[in-house]
Amino acid sequence: MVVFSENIFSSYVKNPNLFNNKGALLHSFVPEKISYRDREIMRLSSILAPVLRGFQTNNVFIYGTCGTGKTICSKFVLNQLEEMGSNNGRAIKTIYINCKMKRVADTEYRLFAQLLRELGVAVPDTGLPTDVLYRSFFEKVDEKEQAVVIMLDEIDYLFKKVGDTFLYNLTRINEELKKARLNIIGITNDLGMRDGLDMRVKSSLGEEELLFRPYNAAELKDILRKRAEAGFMPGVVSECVLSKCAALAAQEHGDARRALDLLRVAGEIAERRGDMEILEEHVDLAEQSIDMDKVIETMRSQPKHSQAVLLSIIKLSETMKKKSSWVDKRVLTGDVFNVYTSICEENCIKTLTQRRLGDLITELDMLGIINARVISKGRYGRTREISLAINEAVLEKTKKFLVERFGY
DNA sequence: AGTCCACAGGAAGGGCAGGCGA
DNA sequence: TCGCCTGCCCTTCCTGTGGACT
Repeated sequence: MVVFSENIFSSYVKNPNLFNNKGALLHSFVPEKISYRDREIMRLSSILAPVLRGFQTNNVFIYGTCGTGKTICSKFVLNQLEEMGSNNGRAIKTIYINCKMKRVADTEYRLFAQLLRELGVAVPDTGLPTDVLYRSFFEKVDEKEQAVVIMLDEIDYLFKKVGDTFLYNLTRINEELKKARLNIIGITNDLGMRDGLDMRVKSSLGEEELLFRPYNAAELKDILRKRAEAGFMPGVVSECVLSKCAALAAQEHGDARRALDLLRVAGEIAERRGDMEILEEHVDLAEQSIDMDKVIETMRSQPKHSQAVLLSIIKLSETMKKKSSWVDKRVLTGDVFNVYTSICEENCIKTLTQRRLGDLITELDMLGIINARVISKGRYGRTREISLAINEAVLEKTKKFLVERFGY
């Protein structure tokens, strides 16, 4: 039996506390002032302002790469709108839904169920016809004079999965409402999504468009400095640490989320080590740790078949690396299916069909864990060429998790 | 130019879990 | 409780595809 000489939490209590307000370093935190996005905020607020006078406003489509402030600016504007509405006696309800949340809003049924839950209506996970949810949502929204603003984040994910009927239905609800008004803000990283929309949806939802450009390194550094002042104790973060986080995030198309994650995780690592301030080496360690956690957490939540497919791809990639240079080293769907089948057999798991495996490969591709590209090998058929989209360190940890899971 | 391969991916339907109303 | 309905996950069946080969 292990005997502890002192309380197991004593080192945690003894270590210096570097954080002042950790919440200020999270993505979900909405600061009082958002830098370098004045133009976008003014534009969005001017589009939504007529809501305060009880008028219908245009729907908005917001584009921009990851971490360019789309979500935070939209939330900021909606908070202000709601606040002004309550000061002026206008009923304004804002709803934020992330369409990428698996089993929350990744089908039309789940989206309407989630919208109803946000309005305080209990909805079962399954069993009801979608048009019943659709009708309940319509009735709930229209039961009083109010403006409902729905913000659909990562809308491209739902669009790719189920098409644009949910958008069509939402815009149709809007046309039929008598007392209430409904506004939709669609947020997406996919600049090409608009082209795939039905003409009616396009004209209705894309009435207004806003593009968020990426932050540059100097802007990222300034944003980080402000968050660090709120989030850390004085003297914990140096200028060179801020520069390093900003530079690393700027390399990833000006992703402010990435910069914030780097700084927060570096702080956690420094605190755990008992250091008094954050050093550049903490940022390096944070960089590895973030990628690792993201991929492993994602895979942990995936069904076992998806996990087995990824393990097959990892095993095949390793085998291909060892092959001599003149041999075809590409990982193809058929090979993945063969390895996947043997993993399933060894683990007494019923194998899925190759058709279904194709869908799982598509899902892993959408999650950014692999890259899958349809290629033609001429006389030798059409297939998908698959490669891993994660770095060596993350790959090792992910492999370890999957090998422990399947013992393969 | 026509054939062929190895899938991609759409459509339809089955099984299952869960809700609803009689 | 039971029959019927639904969404979801999966299989089966099918057509389409694009470039190497003949």
